Amino acid sequence: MKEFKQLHRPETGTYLKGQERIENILQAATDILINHGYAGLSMRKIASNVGITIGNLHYYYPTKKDLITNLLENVISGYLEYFETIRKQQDKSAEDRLLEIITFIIEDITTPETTNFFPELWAMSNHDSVVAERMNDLYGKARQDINALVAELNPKLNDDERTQVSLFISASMEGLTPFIGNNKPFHPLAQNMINIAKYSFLNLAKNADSKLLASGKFTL
Amino acid sequence: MKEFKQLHRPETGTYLKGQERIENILQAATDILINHGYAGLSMRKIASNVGITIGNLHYYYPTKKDLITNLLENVISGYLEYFETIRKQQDKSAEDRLLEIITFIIEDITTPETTNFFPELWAMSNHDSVVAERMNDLYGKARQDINALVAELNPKLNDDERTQVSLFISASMEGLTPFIGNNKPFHPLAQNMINIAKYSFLNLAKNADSKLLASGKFTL
DNA sequence: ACAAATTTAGGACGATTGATCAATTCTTAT
DNA sequence: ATAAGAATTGATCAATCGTCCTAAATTTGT
Repeated sequence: MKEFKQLHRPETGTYLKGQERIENILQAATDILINHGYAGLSMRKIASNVGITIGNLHYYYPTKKDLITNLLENVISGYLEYFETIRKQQDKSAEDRLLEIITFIIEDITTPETTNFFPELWAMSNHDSVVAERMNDLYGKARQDINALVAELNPKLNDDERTQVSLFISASMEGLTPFIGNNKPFHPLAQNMINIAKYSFLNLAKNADSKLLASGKFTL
Repeated sequence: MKEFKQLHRPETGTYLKGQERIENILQAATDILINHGYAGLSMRKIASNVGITIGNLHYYYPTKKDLITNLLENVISGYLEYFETIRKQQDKSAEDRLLEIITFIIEDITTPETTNFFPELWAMSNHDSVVAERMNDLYGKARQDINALVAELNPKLNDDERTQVSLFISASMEGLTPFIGNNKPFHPLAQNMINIAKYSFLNLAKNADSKLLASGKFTL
């Protein structure tokens, strides 16, 4: 009778020390990803920044992929919380809430964290399906909220048409990242871009019609 | 008297074979960057794809940074050529030329090369000043052309105001990359996004005024 | 205080990385 | 054809990478 070695897999993060370690690890990994990019993100560097050994790090995250997956969920959950708060502000008008989301997103991309973090994720998502899936989740949630507000502002649009408008608005804002983000050449123009975005997207949301969205024909 | 070893630095790429090698190297490096990202771009993989040894590759590019710098110049020069051709079409109306640029750029970001290549560059530019500089050059040139057309469409705008409009238009289009690019979830909606972009950007270019661009006050 | 489970340290592994060098082969102009 | 320079090979270097494993130390509930 062969005996199989029972590999001992303790439940990590059950002790208080373990929970704090996990927080520290994710924070250190995020910092490195922001400041040195994915190319500079090694397990050893993470462990060193936390002040633990590689062996200990691998106790919490057996593989690097496990760590990155968890890191991603951690970041995304933060954004999802914000979208919830916006969704609950049903007292404000649809127009005000849309303008508020626009302001939040564009101001967010000008922070040091987002400016450096998201381009890394876009690049990673091209070659890592796990990252790609999570990113689509996140942006999908963001579009849901924009979508609901567009529906209030322009009730004549059908689902497909609203999807187009929301997609354009969401994507356009992300595109500002490499230009007005932290340390980027046009960072001082961030507030101006918010103004233009408000005007441009509100106009689009209110005035888009089937003629434009189906065939591209339009009159100004 | 000490004798210094004269290190032999032949002029690479002077023979026909050398010129072809350089082309092959840049092509291989581009392919890898597109298909496997910067993380997968190693000197050995490049050499292997070209069919030469690492030693030979380092003969042409002493360091990896040299190779990447040259690769970047190579890609960018291709875009600059296109912008020149557009600039020369003075027979078409400003409106037509703007719509043409919009179509070109958005169609370009939906190609497999651009969809995967540019997000890598955005990420790299956050941690590599050489890449950052080149990218600013490229986008600067692109905005110059948009800028000239906005000037024709809306002569009342001053330099600062036109800069804002051009920046917003250019950045917004780039933002579509992770969404309607090749293999991306909304790739089938690329043509619809072109339609919206044409409408939205033409409206902005024509109707933007000092009130909007200075303080963000606007009426729809 | 005790026992069980979690947390930690530290060494070792094979693989891969960018880079260097001397020796050899190939191209080209004369 | 020959000589000079360009191109190429192949071995080697130290550094770093992700992962694995064992033994010891620490924390926790009772």
